[in-house]
Amino acid sequence: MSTRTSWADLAANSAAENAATGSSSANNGGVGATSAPARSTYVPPHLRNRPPASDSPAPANTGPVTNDRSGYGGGGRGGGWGGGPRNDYGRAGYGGGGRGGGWGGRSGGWDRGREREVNPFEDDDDTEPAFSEQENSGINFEAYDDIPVETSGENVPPPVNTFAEIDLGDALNHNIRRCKYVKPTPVQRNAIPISLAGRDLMACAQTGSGKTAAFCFPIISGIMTGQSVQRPPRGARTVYPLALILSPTRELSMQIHEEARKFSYQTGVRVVVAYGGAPINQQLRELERGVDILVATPGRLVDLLERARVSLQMIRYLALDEADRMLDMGFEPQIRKIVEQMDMPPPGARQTMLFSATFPKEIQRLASDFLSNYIFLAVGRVGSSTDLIVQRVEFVQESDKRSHLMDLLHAQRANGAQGKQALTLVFVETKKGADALEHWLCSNGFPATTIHGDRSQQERELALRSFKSGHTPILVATDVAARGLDIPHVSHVVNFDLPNDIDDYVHRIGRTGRAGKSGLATAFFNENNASMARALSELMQESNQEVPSWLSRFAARSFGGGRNRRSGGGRFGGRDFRRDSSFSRGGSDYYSGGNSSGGYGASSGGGYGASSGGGYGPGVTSAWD
DNA sequence: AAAAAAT
Repeated sequence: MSTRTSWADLAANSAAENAATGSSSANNGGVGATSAPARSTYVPPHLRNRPPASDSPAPANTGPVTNDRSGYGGGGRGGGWGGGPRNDYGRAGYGGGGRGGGWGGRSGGWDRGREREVNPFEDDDDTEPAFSEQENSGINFEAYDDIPVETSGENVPPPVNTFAEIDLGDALNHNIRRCKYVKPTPVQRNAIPISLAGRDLMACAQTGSGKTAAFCFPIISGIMTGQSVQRPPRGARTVYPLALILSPTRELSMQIHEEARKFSYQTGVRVVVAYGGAPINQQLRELERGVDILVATPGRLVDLLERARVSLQMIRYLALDEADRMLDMGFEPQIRKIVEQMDMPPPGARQTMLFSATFPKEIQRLASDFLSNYIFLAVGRVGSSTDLIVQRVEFVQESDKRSHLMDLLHAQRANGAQGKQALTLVFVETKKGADALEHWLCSNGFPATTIHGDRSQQERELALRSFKSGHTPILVATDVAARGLDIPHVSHVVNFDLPNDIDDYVHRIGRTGRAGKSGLATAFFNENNASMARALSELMQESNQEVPSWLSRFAARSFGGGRNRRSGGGRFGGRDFRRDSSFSRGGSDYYSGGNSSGGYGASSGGGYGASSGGGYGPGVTSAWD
């Protein structure tokens, strides 16, 4: 074991030790069925730091522990997290000095604990050995300076410009540094203060905007600082997560889980993921070991709820990611069941964050039903249709697509791999088509793999790993991979088959040009895609791309199409519909409009606040143009 | 029309 790991072990073991000796007074429901002391027992964070009843709070804080290295918070100093700085919560702190108990010198139990918290940051090195650490951070912060942001709602907390301005606590701050996040992204700047203030949030933002951190940080921090809750023992095997994160696809759930684990490393907050296609027993075991934050796809969660293995009774935080996608996929009944018909606390009694790339009627309804006096936040499209991605459209007949793709791949190969693997993501329309193209590519000397819904979960995960590692630098995918997946180093997205929805196109090309690197998106267009011509050429114009004249002619000929022209126009996924007539009757300043802050404006001449009240009707140019 | 998601 490396010394690095030993820190984790130390923390985990002492936590387990604490559990065995310290928390007998509170039989929290999340604990496994047996109370045999030999079994490592999960202790929720709020109990974990309580000194053992019979022991003094472990003055043995003498080890080589220093706050800056451990990331484990305030140690025995008694300061740290206490209720002080976070008075907006008015909650009991995180036990301040109690943490010392965790480090206590009762070494007797150290070899007993099995709850070793695997260092999630070491995973990175294993799975992506080919790439330097620098590039693992995933987000380029400089690229976000000029991204427009709009907020509305009552008393919008002002955005922050640095993580330091937000008191997320030592442990979380340390993890932020480990992730090499130096500066919050626009969605983080705005969403984190909103959530920390306890407000519900409706956010229009794309993945790649730093959304995951935006909802994870407040959740983790909130769980750590929250008052202790006693999870009722409803059934020995029922667990009571405090936060629920729903996402549409299994891979996205896995990804959120991985990120959340990084953010919560050594905070004592436990994150568990549950999704279909994988053996449920292993997930059940993970759940039994305790769960604070549950990341899940709807189907598997409903299953778990029906088996009464999970109760939502203690949910304090609910986050729905890619909500529009979930509705597209027909998840609305399941989502409503989960949120409205099980035992989840109602809006207002929980804090809810709804993320969606677009804000159509169905999502607005969801927002009205799930959220309570929410704040609306719209962030301009990120990492897609910006100048970072060069979009090309080529006229290619169906029958020529394969050879054309071959030409592209050859050219790409000839241009030199620039030392690194150039990953190419090829989107096709159908699962069959994906298999066929993969096979064809492989037999023509291009190592490819494929990901789609007809493949087993194991195959999907293998394909993704193989692609990410550069082992098979070409991935043929259906729309399962279009949204949300953060695959670093994709330098080229090929829309072998164009989607029928411009939003899908935006999502697809957003798989490249990430982390501020330039990306190339090539689309094969022919008569079959005529309905997309208009939306496509508009989108390309919006993002300063050269629109081929033949495409403009197609656009001029076709009506509407590429359905889903942005409800709010411009570069946002939508606008706060409450500003529309019936809602804003109470006076224009009811929803205080604009983004209430001066703070954010500094970077952009006129100031971001300029939009105040106006909103973005269709055809209205944004204040930042 | 296709894709995804529980078994």
